[in-house]
Amino acid sequence: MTNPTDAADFAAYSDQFLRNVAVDNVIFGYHEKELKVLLQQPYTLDKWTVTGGYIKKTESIEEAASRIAFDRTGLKDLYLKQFGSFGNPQRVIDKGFTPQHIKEVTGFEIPANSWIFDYFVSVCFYTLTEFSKVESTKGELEADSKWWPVSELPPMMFDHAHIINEALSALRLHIGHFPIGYELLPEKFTLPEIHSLYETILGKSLDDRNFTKKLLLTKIVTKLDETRKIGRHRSPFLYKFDKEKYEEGLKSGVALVF
Amino acid sequence: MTNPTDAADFAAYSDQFLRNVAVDNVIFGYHEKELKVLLQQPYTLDKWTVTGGYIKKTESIEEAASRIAFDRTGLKDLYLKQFGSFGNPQRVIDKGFTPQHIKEVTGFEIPANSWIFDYFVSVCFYTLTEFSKVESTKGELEADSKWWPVSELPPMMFDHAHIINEALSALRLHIGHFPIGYELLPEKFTLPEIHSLYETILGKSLDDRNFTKKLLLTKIVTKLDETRKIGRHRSPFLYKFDKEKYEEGLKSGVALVF
DNA sequence: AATTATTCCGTACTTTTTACGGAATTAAAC
DNA sequence: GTTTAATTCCGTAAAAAGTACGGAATAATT
Repeated sequence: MTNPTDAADFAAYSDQFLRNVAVDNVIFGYHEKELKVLLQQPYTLDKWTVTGGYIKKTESIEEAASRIAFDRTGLKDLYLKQFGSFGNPQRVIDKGFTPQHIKEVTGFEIPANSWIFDYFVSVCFYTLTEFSKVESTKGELEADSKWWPVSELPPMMFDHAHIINEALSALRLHIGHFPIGYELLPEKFTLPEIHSLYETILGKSLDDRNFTKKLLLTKIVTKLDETRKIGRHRSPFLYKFDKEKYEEGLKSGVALVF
Repeated sequence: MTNPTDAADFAAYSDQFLRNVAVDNVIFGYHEKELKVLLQQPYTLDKWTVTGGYIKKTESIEEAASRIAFDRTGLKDLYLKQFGSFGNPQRVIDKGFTPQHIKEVTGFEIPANSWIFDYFVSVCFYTLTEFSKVESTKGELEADSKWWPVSELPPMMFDHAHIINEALSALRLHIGHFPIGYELLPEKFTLPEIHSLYETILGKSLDDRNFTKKLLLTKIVTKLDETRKIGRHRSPFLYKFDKEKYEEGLKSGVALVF
């Protein structure tokens, strides 16, 4: 994508996209026992947004979501899950998102009747990424791009705070039906790590013995013969996901009731 | 909505709607121990479609879905549940849906570059209705409107067979988390009736004693002091939903594991 | 009065879930 | 090199939930 610089460019640029519908992508990462979400700050605004973008006429909504996720994280083949669409005439109203204000801040002139100010339906996905692999890249229109703990979000544009909440609810629901963790953790991880990940996502503590029992019963993770030396205490064993069992679990579902 | 009759009308008519995004509504009904879905047949096609329509610039996607459902069933305040959005450049391609073919069949001329042939993202809802209350009304563009058993669908336009399948999967998933039946059954119903409804939706048989036990445990249905006389056998007691407990169940969820 | 179809109920058994304490390991501190 | 502190790791018993199953009661028809 190239940032359009004049009206003709802008018209040509905008012609490749669908009107009135876009995708948003709640990118979750896990780091230091916190669930984080990758947010961006547009130049024009002191509020933050989830990553998102327009849909090209040549691509599916999933492809759009995946392209946008790649733009922002540098990662391919992310786990993307659609969790809902949001649309009402009021949702894109924000005093920072007007032609006047954009001109003031950036000097860039957008006609007041431009389609970008229209009512947009947002098809929303969440995605799970391994925090450390992400090379957070802001889009050309954004001033900043940053991980925020889901428990301490900055002021959000439009209905994006609501969207993040819905993403989190969907994630909590899915965690009981599908194996989650593969994308959020490094290849090798310890039991305490995945245990704490689940506690973080669900927002409650889980008995470690029972957690381990249930997790291992599904066979989606396997114990390795290595340990990781950390701290002045017993070295935990490393585990990894069994790719095959995991893929199958994604397809046909897995019961993990916590 | 008025059926536009010339190009100017059509332009004015189409100007009130969002572009590239629409809603579809899988309307479920239950009758004679079968789960049915209300389908429509456009004039232009020998295939069938789920009910659907465009979104007005002044309404939310839920309002659009609700308006369309009302247009087709005459019912207000239906239970509407969004279960997914579908969008890819190929999904609206069908040889019966071309300007040429439409002109042949109806004489009505639509420009080949009209937005109605564009790639549309469909935001999909399912809704549950009491079969007998529905006054099936076809839209002006449809030749016919009819209930079909979900197990024996006619040839479907676009990806609508897929959409119905997804609706059904969503319904099966939701039935374990939310009280379902209130909208599908008459106000008073018997245990065997609701039992058979659940069997139909889930596609498997459920032990009657255990089913009753679980259902009554949730307190969302209450026994009445009346029976219904049918057939040469014991008259079953009537039950009804406890509106309050039911509403609460919709909000905060209910565990009904079958 | 006998027949037929269907409603309706309760209990024993099995499986799943929950609750819980103590020994083992490692590195740092003394 | 011994002690200390932090954390990993394991198994069993009790409680709860889920499953399986048979027979008496009722109502209309013959």
